[in-house]
Amino acid sequence: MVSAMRNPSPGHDTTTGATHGRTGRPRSAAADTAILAATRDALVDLGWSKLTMSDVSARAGVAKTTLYRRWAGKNELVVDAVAELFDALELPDRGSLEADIEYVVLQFADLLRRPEARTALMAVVAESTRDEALRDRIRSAIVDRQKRLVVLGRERAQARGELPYEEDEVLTGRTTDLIFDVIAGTVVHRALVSSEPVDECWVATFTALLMHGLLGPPQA
Amino acid sequence: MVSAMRNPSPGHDTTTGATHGRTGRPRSAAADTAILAATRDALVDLGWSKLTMSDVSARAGVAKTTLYRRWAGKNELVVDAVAELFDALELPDRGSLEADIEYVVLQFADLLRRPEARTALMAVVAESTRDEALRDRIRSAIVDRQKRLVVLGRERAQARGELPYEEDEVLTGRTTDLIFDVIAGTVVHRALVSSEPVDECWVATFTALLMHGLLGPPQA
DNA sequence: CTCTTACGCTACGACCCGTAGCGTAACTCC
DNA sequence: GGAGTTACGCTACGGGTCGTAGCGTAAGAG
Repeated sequence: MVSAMRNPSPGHDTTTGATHGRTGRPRSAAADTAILAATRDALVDLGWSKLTMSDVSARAGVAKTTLYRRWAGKNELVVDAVAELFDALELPDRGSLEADIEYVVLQFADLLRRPEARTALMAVVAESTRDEALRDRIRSAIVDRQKRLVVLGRERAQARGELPYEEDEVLTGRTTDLIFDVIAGTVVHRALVSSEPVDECWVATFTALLMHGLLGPPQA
Repeated sequence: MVSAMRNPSPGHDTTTGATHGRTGRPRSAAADTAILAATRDALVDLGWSKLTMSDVSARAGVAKTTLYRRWAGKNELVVDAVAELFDALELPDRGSLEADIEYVVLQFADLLRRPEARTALMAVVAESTRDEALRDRIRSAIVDRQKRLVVLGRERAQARGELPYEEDEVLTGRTTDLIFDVIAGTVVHRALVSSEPVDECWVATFTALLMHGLLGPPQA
C-alpha cells in the first residue's frame, strides 16, 4: 500500500485496525486489497488502454464510486497496483558481485514477463511525462524503493573487497543512481522495446560488460 | 513515412507521384504529412491518453474517416508520427569513440525532452506489450533504424584502432544489440523513469562506465 | 468520357467517464 | 444506549469518444 489517496488518510495506512485518528466508519482494508488485485487481473485481461474503472470496480465487488473516493483516477490506481509487484524483488547473497547482478537481472526479467507489469509500468511512465504528481508517485513508490537492491549489492561487494569504498556521499549517490538506471533501463529496453529475450546467455554478456565498467578505472 | 496502412498501399509509399500501380484517385500525400504533424501537435498539447482521433482529424483539416482509412487506430498512427522524429538522430565524427558516444547520448536526451517524443514512445511501447503487430512495427520503424548509429560508431572506432575487429558475425550482432539497449535504455530510464536530468556531467560518467565496459576484457 | 478510388460529411448505437444524490452500514465519543 | 461522523452501495445523468455505414462528390488512369 502506498497511501496517496486523494482523501484524508493522513498518517501511513488505512486499515481497519489503524483508526487513522478519525471518528466514523473506517475504510475497508479488504476493499483496498481486493481493488488492487482486481486491477492487476484487469491489466492481464485487458491491458492498459482497455482497462476501465467500471470494470475494476465490478471485478473487485465494489461500487465505482468507492474507487473514485480512494484514487483520483486510473493512473494513480495502477501505480499502486504495480508497486506491490516490485516489492517482491530481493537480493540474496550469491557469493560474488557478478552472481548478485546476474541474479537480480534475471529476477527483474521474470517480473517483466508478467503482462500486468509490462503494460502497466510503461503506460504509467508515459502518463507521468505530463503529470508532475504522478512522476513523484512513481519515484517514491517504485524507483526509490528498488534502489535498495543496488545499495545492498554494492555494500556486499565492498565487504567482499570486490569494490573499493567510496567516502564522498554525493559521489556514492550518483554512482548508485547510475548503476540503477543502467541495469533497470537496459533490461526494460531489451525486453520491451527491442523485444528480445532476456535469457541467461544475454545476462552473462551484459553482466560482464557492467563488471568491466565498474572495475575499469582502478585496474587500468 | 513507414507505410503500413491497413489498406492496399502495396509497394512502398503513397504519394501522389507514386501511382502505386492502381487506377482511381490517389491518396493525398499532403494529407499524410498533415496528419502526422497534427498528431505530434496533439501529443504536445494533450499527451497520449487524451489524444483522440477526432481531434487529430480536426487539426489536420481532414475527415475522421480518412484517418481510419489509413491507420487502424491510435497506436499505429502515433508510431509513424514519432518514428519520423527518431530519424533526425545522426552521428557526426567527433574524433573518438568516447566523444561519439557522448554526442549521441546528449542528442538522444534532447529528443526525449520533447514532450511528443516522451509521451508517445512510452505509451506505444506499453500498448505493444499486448499487440504483436505493433511490436513488429516499433522494431522496424524505430529500433532497427536507430541501430545504424551503433554500427556506424563501432566501425569508426575500429578504423581508429580503438576497438578490435570482430570476425564472428553473430557475435557482432549481439554486441551491437547489447550496446544499443544499454545506451538507449539507460538514457530513457534516467530521463523518464528516474526523472533525473541527463546533463553533461552525468553523460560523462555514464560514458566512462560504458567505455570501460567495452575495453575491459582485452586490457585486463 | 468512363472507371476506379479517395475524400468529406452526417448520423448512429455503444460504451466509458466522473459526479451527484440518497439511504444504509460501521465505528467513535459522550 | 444515542448522537455524530464517515464509508459504502446503488442509481441516474450529461458529456464525450469510439469505429462504422452510407452517400454524394473530387481527382486521376485508361
